[in-house]
Amino acid sequence: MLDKHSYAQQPKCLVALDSIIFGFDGQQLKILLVKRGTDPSVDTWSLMGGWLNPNENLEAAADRILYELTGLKDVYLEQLYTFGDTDRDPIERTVAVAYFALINIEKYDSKISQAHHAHWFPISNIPENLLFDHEKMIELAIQQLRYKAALHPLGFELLPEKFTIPQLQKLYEAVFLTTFDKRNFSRKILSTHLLIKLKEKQKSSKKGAFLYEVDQEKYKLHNNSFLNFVANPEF
Amino acid sequence: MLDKHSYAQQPKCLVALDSIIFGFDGQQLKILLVKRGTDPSVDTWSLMGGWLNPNENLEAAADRILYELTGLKDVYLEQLYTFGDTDRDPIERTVAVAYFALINIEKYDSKISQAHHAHWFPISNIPENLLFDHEKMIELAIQQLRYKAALHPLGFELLPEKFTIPQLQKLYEAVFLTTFDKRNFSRKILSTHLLIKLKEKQKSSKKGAFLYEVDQEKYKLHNNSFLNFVANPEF
DNA sequence: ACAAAAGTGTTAAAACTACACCCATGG
DNA sequence: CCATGGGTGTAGTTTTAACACTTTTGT
Repeated sequence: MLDKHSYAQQPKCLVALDSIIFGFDGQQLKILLVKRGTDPSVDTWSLMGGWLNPNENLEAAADRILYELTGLKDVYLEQLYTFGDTDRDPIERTVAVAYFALINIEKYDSKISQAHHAHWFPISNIPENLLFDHEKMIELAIQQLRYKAALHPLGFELLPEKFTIPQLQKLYEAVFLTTFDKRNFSRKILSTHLLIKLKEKQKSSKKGAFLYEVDQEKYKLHNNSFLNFVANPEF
Repeated sequence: MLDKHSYAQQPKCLVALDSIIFGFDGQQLKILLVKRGTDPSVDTWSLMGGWLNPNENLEAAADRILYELTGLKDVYLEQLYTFGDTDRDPIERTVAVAYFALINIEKYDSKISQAHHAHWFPISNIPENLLFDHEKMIELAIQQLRYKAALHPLGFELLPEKFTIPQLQKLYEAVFLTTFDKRNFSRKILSTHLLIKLKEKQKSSKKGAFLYEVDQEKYKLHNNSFLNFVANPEF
């Protein structure tokens, strides 16, 4: 077992990080993928990933990788799962710690992202030829996002600071690929008292809709206590 | 990024597995810890752990480690979280994938466990001087167990195949360190139609209580759809 | 004036909570 | 016969789900 003696003899292993990056463009929930390889004839896509540096914590590495691709810092980032099947990477045995991130799609730096040949794909239309076990990672991430979003109000992370109730509803509908009754939806959201109604209206529609922002205090406090938030996570 | 070229140059890292093993003795929810080191004067405890072998999947390694300590196979085992802070292991940088297991305490092999100087500790009385970040692991595991147990009927994993409703209630009370109304509890449990009532009674009390067993078919099918199962997981 | 999206209230059904008595048996 | 733990029902409250009309304003 774990004693000083045994450390030196232990085989080491490559450790990588992969990020499933979710964004919302107002209509669809999307995932950011990067194009692989140099051969332009083969469209192989993969998650954004990288190696773990020796003096870097796991989450710091996930932060770094996200920053390298999107230019974003301080985004919602959560460890998803660790994938370590011996055959997952045909080149060499690699353990991959997967993180999922929620970003406001308006904020990310599309120039950096273009340099990595990145592209947003709607979750209903993910390309088929993904690297390694990235398909499994994406599936699990979507499942986890739905699970958490059903129980916690974390959908805000995907929207600008100020947003309207109809926008939020569209987001939840995109996450769950369904529709909700707008009366019940707004009642349920507002009953959390997590949103502050602003005086301004967003006038993208004719009538315009009131803007809201998250009450950050309450959000952080009660982050763990909104069960059955908008939908039953039965999949 | 990840191409053949970069593999060889990447620094590798030790990968370990640690298991948080939950057991229920009819009264209390307990965790199995092993005594560390050769010095008997210092009571340092740790989770059961081990190194990842080069040709072994993560879950297989977790299975193996669990088997080595308890003699049990085919138990409920779920990946919890991966811990990789650079300073978590003072000897050498190690990434640890933590799994939590639920076992029927009657079944495990106490002889094997004794050989490892293992001991069951009630979750309300975990020793303080734990190895590395094992305290954090245990905390997270308890939180996760409560979270999942509140939403899914996975408590059965901790009981024998045949059990009574009062036994099951005691288990849930031990998990959540609270009490439930027995009428509401049994109604809620039975409304899932996941339990099959047997003709036999367990006569440990004077009147005796009917035994039930899990309807394995339904359990596997609906494993993901019991929200708000017995308690609100608000911690 | 009309099309398009925002906003709002009611009612019936279901789920939840709290609560108290009888039953079967071993000692 | 009585102490122990098992088993069951009801009523009040809360939560959920289903449903339709009015408001605002840009065109």
